[in-house]
Amino acid sequence: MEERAAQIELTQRAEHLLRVLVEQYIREGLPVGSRTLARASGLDLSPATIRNVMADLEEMGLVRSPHTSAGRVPTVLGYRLFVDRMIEVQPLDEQLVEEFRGVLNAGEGPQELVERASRLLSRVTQLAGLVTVPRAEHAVLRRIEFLELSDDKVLVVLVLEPHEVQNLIIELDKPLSRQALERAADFLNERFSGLDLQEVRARIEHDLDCMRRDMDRLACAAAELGDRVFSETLRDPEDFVVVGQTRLMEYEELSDIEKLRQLFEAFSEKRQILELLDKCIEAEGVQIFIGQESGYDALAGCSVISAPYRVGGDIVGVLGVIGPTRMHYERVIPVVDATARLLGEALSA
Amino acid sequence: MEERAAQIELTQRAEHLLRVLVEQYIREGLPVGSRTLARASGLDLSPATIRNVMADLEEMGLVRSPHTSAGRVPTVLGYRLFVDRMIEVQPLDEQLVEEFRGVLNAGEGPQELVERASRLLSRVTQLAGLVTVPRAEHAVLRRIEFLELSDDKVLVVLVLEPHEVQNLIIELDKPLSRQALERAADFLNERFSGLDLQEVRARIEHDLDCMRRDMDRLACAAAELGDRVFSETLRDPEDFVVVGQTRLMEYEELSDIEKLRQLFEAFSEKRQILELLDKCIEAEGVQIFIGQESGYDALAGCSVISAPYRVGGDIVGVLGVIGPTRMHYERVIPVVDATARLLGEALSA
DNA sequence: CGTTAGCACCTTGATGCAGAGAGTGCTAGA
DNA sequence: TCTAGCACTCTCTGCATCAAGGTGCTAACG
Repeated sequence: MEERAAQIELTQRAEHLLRVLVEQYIREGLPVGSRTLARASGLDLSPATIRNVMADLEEMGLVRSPHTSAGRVPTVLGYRLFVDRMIEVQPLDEQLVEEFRGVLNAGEGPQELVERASRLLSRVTQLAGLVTVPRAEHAVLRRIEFLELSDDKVLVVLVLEPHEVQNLIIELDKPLSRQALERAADFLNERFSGLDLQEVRARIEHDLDCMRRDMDRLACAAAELGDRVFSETLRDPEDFVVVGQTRLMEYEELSDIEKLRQLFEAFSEKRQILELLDKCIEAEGVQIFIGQESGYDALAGCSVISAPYRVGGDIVGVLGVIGPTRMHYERVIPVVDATARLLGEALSA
Repeated sequence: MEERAAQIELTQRAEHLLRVLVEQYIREGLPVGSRTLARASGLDLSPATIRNVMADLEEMGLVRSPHTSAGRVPTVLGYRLFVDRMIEVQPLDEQLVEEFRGVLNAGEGPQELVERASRLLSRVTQLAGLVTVPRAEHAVLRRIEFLELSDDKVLVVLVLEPHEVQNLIIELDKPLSRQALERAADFLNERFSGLDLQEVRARIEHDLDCMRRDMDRLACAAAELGDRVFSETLRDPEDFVVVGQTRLMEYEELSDIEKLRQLFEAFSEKRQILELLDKCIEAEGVQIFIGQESGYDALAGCSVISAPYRVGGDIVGVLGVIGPTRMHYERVIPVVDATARLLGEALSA
């Protein structure tokens, strides 16, 4: 789709008209006729001329008529061209940025920040806000602790750097004494605290190799435990938070109950949306998926605008909004962009 | 409403007809006319007679006509009478009970069990399943541990009896040394582990009184810490899990988007639904709220069937389903009932 | 007295039709 | 290359009609 869009060549006039048409349609939500377009375009052209141009655009798959005698509406490809070439994204108003910053800095801990960001996105754009929970790989290990639960179960508590506590329960093959656990924790803390989780994991793997030769029993047990813990923790838990789903019910375009049902199903199943968001995680800046470009039927008629967010230079998650394809891209894009930046800031604090 | 329902006296014939009408309406979803009712009732009466009876029922507020020339539809009060007096709840098929038990016993930990129960309810009834997370008051304290996070912050890890770990962060007024924390934990563990949380809290409060006189510094600090922890923990976190909301979109009666929006809003706001579920927590068995009886506009057109579930004799939560008022009560009630019992069992295991 | 038959009446919902409005495609001419 | 004109198409609205299903009332019946 995007490749197809890239190849399309338009006269300047056609491009201008497409742009005016899309803008008008986004504002009004009604098919745009040649007469209206002639007036709105600012060009001194008659409706008939416009009609000729429209016929061309239709042939190229950029617009279509709902029926013979309605105006034209943009197709997915038309929107694509619009957002790729015709939008001028102004940076967000500085005052708003400050407000966002205020909201986000008032929260503490990743969970709360993610929720605040999602709520913020939804409130400001009037769409549904999505934020994935940040990956932990680059969090810094502050402390690890083992608590014996039963003969073969151990509770692991990980205290991570910015403000996060994770716990998980692991089952042991062979029981370990309380002292052994304590010593293992000391060993791991001494060696690894202050490093980020990826680093920790890498070192543990390296250590394991060395130790197998050394046969230092204690260190070996500790490293093995650590290995299990960190491979569990780093297998990304992959989850996201949605806020404001119900706003989507207010849009004309999504008034078909069956369509809505599919969409909401996608929200609660999570899988499809996660896959989609995953695609953005490597992208540089704001990404836009229009309609079914994403390939998921449930998202027909919807667009997703997303951006990755970073902590200390590393991408740790993705956020964005989802709403009807007929949305005000120019206004939403800077909001998503700024929120991503500010969430990153807030998480680093 | 229920008081009004209790006072209503009906001839046996009228009662029978109301019952047949409601059953028919639940099955077909269309207003029931006098002719149909005459045939379905099994009584040897003419439509004209039925019409007279219907006029009486209408005057009593048990049925109404959508318009002059449609059949009759039960009102909220009519449903109320129906479920209170006319339903015979058969216990759930033993085979199904076994299946339920299997599903629930395959889960571990309160969180997973709650989710499984909710999913189960939704799947079997084709409605939305609701389950509150169990209150912790009657969980047994196994172990408490303090980890120093910074000068004034301590991470508290509570290991509870069946299979649950909670952690919370508390801020200290005055910093405590690591050793002090360790000793406090030892003190609390020795004294309280094996008791349920309510008991623990009661004793701590008692201890605090005594200690203020004794002035044993260490014990006093420990008890104060403990007091803060347990008063935090017991302030019920009050949350619930919904599964299968999207099923509700498939019902004719809820096809009005605005109504759906309100309903879904209620799900995500949680407050109203929590209040409603709270009302059931003291009830003996299955409770039924029909339509707006609950007093929440968002639930107009919906009924909630709920039952509390117990661990070791104590009610720790509520579960149920929510669906259109026109639902198959006779079939749903036993499912809710059984699920509550089995979730209790599974949590105790 | 309760029950019933008959009847006039009411709504809804489907169907068909006509006219207005908006917009198109095409053709011929500037 | 652009534009004016025109026939055409489609939707929407209002209006009238019709059948179906049901009601309330009244009067008669056992």
